[in-house]
Amino acid sequence: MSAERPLVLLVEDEPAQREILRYNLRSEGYDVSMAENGDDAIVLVDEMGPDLILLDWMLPGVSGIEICRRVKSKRATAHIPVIMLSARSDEMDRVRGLETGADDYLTKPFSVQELMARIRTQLRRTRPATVGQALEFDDIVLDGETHRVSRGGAPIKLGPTEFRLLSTFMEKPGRVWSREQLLDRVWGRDVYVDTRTVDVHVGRLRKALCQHGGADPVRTVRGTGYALG
Amino acid sequence: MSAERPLVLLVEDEPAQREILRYNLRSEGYDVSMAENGDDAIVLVDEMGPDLILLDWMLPGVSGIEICRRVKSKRATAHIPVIMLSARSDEMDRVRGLETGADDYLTKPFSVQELMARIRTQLRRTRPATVGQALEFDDIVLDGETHRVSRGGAPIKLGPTEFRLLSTFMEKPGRVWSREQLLDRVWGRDVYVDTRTVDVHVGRLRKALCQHGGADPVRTVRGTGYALG
DNA sequence: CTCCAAGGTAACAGATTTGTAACAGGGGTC
DNA sequence: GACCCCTGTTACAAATCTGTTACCTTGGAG
Repeated sequence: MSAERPLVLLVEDEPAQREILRYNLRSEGYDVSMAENGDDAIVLVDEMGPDLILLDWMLPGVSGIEICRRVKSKRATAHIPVIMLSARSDEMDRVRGLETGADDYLTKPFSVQELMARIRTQLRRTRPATVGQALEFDDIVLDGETHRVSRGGAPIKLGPTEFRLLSTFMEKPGRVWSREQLLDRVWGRDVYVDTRTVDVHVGRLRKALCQHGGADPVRTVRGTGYALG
Repeated sequence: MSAERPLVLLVEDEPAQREILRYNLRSEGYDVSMAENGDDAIVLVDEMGPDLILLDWMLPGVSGIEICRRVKSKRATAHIPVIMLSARSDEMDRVRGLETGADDYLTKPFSVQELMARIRTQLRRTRPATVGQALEFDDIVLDGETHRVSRGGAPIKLGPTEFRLLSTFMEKPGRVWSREQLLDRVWGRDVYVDTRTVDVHVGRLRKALCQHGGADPVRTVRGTGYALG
C-alpha cells in the first residue's frame, strides 16, 4: 500500500485521454494503474489499494458516480481521495459530484498543470502513513490509525518495518507471501535489498509477537515464503 | 472565533453580489461579516478571526490574491480556508490561485448551490471539533472557545501553534498524524516549512504539558509521525 | 543416516530518525 | 527605540532501526 511513489488509479474509457494522463502522471512521479470501466475499477481499488483515484464521470457500465459512492461507502477504501473528471459543466452535477463524496472535481477540458496541482493537494491532505481500520487475527490486533499492535491485550512494540510486515500479513491472513512479494510491499518497489533480509525481519517480528509467550503465529513455508496463521 | 455558527468573511466590492451572497450565506446558517476592499478585509481577518474567507479576485486597492497571500503567510491566520471568486476563467489563474494558497477557486458565474457545497467541504476539512465544546483527554482539557488549556486543573500556557497542534491531536486521540498532515492542518496548506519544524513544536508542546510533572501524553511513532496517547 | 540447501538468528557497523538547545528574525507593545 | 514573545532553522547528540554477514539448526531427499 504505497511505500514511496503514490499509486494513482486512473479510470477512463477513452484510450487517448488515458495515455495522456498516464504519461503525465508517470512523469510527475506516480505509479499508475488503469481501468477502462467501472467493474475493473472496483476490483482494482480493492486489489491495489491506490492512494488516489482519478475517475471519469461517464463510463461504460457502472458510472463514475456509482464507483465513487461505493469506494466512499466502504470502510477500507473510504479514505482514498477521489477526483472526478467530467465533460459536463452542468452545475447540478458539480454539486452532486462533491456531495457524493468526491474530494475534488474538474471539468474537461482542464489543464494537466491544474490537475497535478489538485492531485498534490489531495495526496498531501489524505495520505496517512498506514491506512485502514483495525485488523485482527487470533489474539493479535493491529490498528492502522493509531499504529498500535497488541496481543491478548498486551501492547507490542514494533519497528516500522516489522509493523508494515505484520500489516501485510494481516491484510490477508493465511496467504503465503514470497520474499520477493514482501520486499515489494513492505520495502517498496525497486529497492535493492537482499532477500535474506526478509528472514531477519520475520525473525524480529516473531520475537516481538512471542515476547509474552504464546504460539508463533507466523508460518514458514519452506521453499516459498511466509504466511500468517 | 466561531462559537456555534461558522463566521464567513465576505470580501466583495460589488454591492449587488455582496447582498446576494450575504443573504444566501445567512440562510445557510452562517454568520457573515463583510469587507468591500482589501484593507478592510485584512483588518477584519485579524479582528474577527473568521472560519472561512470568500475572496473576490478583483478588488479596489489590495488585490484578492495579495490578501490571500497575506492571510496564508501569517501563522495566526494561515489555517483559515480561503475560497477565491473570480471572473477570470483563465486556467493559469486558477492554478496560480491555488498555488498562492487559496483552498478552492470558483469562476463566475457560479451557482450559489455550488458555492455552498464548496464552503461545506472546506469547513468540514478545517473546522475541528474544538469549536464550542471543550475537548478532553486524560487529565488534559482544551477549550476551543476560550483558548484555554489545563492539565489536572492547572492552567497550561501555550503559543498559538502549540495550541492548534494540541487541538488537532485532541480531535482524534490516538490517531497518528504524519508531519505533512500536521503541517497541513496546523500551519495551513502550501506553507513552505521544514518538516523538522513539526518536531520542534511537538517538543515545545511536550515541555509545556509536562511542566508540572505527569507523563508525556504525546507519542512518537518512529518513521511516521506523532499521536496523542 | 548423511548431506545439503533452506531457514533462524546473534552480532555488528552503519544509517536514519528524533530530541533539543541555541540562534536569528519578525511583529507587536510600550 | 528597547523589549518581549513566538517562529523556523540549524546543528549536534542520542536513540533506534537496518541490512549484512557468519554461523547454527532444521528438514527431507536419497
